[in-house]
Amino acid sequence: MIDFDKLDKTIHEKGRLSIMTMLATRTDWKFQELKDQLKMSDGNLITHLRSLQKAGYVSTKKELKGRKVTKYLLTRSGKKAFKEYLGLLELIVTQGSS
Amino acid sequence: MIDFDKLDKTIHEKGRLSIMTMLATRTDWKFQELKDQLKMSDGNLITHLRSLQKAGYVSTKKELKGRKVTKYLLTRSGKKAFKEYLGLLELIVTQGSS
DNA sequence: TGCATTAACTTTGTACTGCAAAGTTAATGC
DNA sequence: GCATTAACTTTGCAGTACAAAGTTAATGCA
Repeated sequence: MIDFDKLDKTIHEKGRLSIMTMLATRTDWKFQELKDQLKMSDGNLITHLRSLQKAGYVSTKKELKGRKVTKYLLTRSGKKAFKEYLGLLELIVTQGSS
Repeated sequence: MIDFDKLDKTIHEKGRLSIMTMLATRTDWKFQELKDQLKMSDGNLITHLRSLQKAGYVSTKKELKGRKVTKYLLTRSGKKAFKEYLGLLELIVTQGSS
């Protein structure tokens, strides 16, 4: 039996799951890019990003030159947590379609 | 880009996801069995089962003889919805680990 | 120099939902 | 008749997603 308690609640939410999935595909994403792709209000987006930062999964990189721009990226522990989360998803997929 | 809007909210919740996964592995489960396996309070369990029934994903089968026992099982549309949900999970796993 | 614009926030309010605990109902077995 | 058990219902709380509106600071242009 799969241990559903291990399912990371911070990641397992539609909004944050979509953010994590995007961050996993590229080294970094600008706030505006995330907003455009995910079609979230900026209030909602930043709140999710904050939760992920608070969990230590996401960090930021500010550009000093040019327009004010914030880039978001996965931390090492964010990558690890996401990998574990995906491991559980795989189990569910395997179990569920057997 | 994965369409996260398609992610079925009724299924994508820890409690109900665990129920659906269990129901997918066997033809039916008794209320007590689900409760024991998932370690939920019965109030919580029944609420999730009600949501799943309301969505048309789960139906019940009562035993007429012997002690009062209710069995829960996936409906055809429940199976279909779960299959689609798992399809999306697979996409996430593939995309996320690339 | 000043003004409009834009990015990246913060704050506020609402509506929903997971969850536990306690109470209810009906049937069984002693 | 009484205790026990399954399967609920009800209630209440706390947490959270989300939108909308307001804030701040920096840029680019007139």
